[in-house]
Amino acid sequence: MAGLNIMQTLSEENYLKIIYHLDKQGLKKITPTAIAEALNNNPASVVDMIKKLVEKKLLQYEKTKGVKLTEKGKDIAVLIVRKHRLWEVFLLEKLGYGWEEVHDIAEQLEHIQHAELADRLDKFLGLPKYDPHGDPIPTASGETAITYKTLLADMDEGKNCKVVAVKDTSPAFLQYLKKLDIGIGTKIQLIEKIPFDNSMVILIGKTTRATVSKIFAENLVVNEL
Amino acid sequence: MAGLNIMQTLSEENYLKIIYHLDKQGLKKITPTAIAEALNNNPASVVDMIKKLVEKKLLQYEKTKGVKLTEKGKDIAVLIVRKHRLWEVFLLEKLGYGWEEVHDIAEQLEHIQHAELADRLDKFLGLPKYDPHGDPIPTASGETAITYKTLLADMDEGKNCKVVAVKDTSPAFLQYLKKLDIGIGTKIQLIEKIPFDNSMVILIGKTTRATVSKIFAENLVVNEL
DNA sequence: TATATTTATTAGGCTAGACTAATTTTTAAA
DNA sequence: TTTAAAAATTAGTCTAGCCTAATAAATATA
Repeated sequence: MAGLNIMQTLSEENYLKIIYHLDKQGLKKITPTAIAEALNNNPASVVDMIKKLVEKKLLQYEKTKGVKLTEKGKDIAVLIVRKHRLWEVFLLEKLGYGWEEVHDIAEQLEHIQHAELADRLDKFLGLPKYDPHGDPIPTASGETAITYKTLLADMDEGKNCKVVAVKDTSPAFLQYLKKLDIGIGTKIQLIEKIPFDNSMVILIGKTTRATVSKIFAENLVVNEL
Repeated sequence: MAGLNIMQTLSEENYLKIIYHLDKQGLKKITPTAIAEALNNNPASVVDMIKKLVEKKLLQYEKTKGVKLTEKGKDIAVLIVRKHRLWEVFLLEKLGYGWEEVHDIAEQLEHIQHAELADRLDKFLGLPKYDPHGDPIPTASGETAITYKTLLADMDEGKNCKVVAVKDTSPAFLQYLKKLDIGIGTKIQLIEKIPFDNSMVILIGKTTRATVSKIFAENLVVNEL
C-alpha cells in the first residue's frame, strides 16, 4: 500500500474507482467507451484522463487489452471503496440515515483524505465486514471478501434464487432460518419488495409464504436461478 | 435558513467562510486584499469571485464599506462553520484524533452536502456546545452567541468545573496539558487564586494538585459544575 | 475481401478559478 | 493640496476537465 499519500484529484479518484468497479463486475476489456458510459461523460474526455493516469503510473493501457489498474492504482481504488463502504455504515448505524440515502453522501465522504482515517473509522464501527448494501468492505490491507449476492440487494420481484450461504451466523439467525425451513439449496422466489422498510414477501420452496425483514434479507446469500 | 440547498462550489464556500471569519474577528472593513491574504491567494482572483458571489446574491460589495455577507450568504457560512466544528468533535471524541489533527480533516468534511447532515451529526454527538479548540458550535438555527467561560475569568475559589475545550492549540500547550493529564471532560477544582500574578492552585481530577499560570488558565475553556 | 459500423483518437473550444502585469482609484503623507 | 504609496481593477494567461466535430483505426458483416 505505498504511494497512497500522493493526493489525487477528485476526478482522478473517480476514474480509478470506476475502473476498479468495472473490473470487479467482470468486464474483461475495459475500454474508454465503457468508462465514459459508467461515468456518464464523453469518450474523448476519458482518453485524456487515461493518458494522465498512465503518466502517473496508476493505469496501464494497451488498445488490445484495454485499461488495467497498476498496483498503485488499485491500492488507491480499494481505499476509496473501503472508505465509501465504511462511511455508509457510519451514516446508517450512527446517524440513522436510511438505506437509500447513504450512497450519495458516501460518494462525497469517500474522498476525504487522511492517512489513518479509514482505519480509525473501521475500528470505531467495530470492523464491519459489509456495508448496508451487502457489499464487502475491503480490509486495511486491501483484501476484499468474495462479493456475494444477497436476497436484499440483488434480487428483483418475481426472480427465483437458491440459498448458497449466510452472512450472519449467529444462533438467533440460524434458528430463525430453521424455523422457516430455509437451508443451503433452498429455493426462494421474491414476490414483493416493500419499500417502506425494505422488508419483502418471499415464497420458500413451493408453498410457504413469509414476510422477512431487511436485516434478514441482507444476510441471505443467494444465487439467481 | 432558506436557499442553502443550492450547491455552492468548494471555492465559493471557502470564500463565504473566510469572509464570515474576518467579520467575526472584528474586521470592520473586509477588503479584497484582506480576503486574499486570508486565503493566501491573489487580490485579482478575489475581485473576480466577489463579482460572482454578488451576482449570486451571497455578498454585498461597496468599495467604501467593503464586503458583507447577505442573509443567504451568512446562512451558508454559518452552516459550514457548524459542520466544521461538529466534525472536529466527531474526529476527536469518536475517532480518537488529537487536537492538532482534527482541523485539516474538518476542512474537508465541512463541505459534505446533505440537508440533514449537520443536525444528525449534532444529535449523534450529544449537541456539543464547543469544538475541541474552544470555539462555539452554531446551533441548527444559526445562533453562535455563546461566550465561553475560562478557568481564569469565570471560576472562583472552591468551584468545580469540567474542561470543555482549549483556546490555544499550540503543541506546547497541548503537550503541557497531556503532562498534567488534562483532557476534554477532566474535572478541575479551583483551590486558590493568587492575586499577585493571577496564577492559581487547582485540583485535577481527585488527587493531582498543580499550580498553573494566568496564561494557562485563560486558555482553558470550562463549564461550571 | 470489401464495406459498413463501431470505437478510439485528435484537434480545437469552453468554463472555473487561479495567476501576472498594467492601470486606475483611493488613501495617506508631505 | 499635491504627491507618494497602497489597494482595486482590468486585461490577458494558464491548467484541469469537460465538451463537439472530424478523422483514423478496428471490428463486424456482406
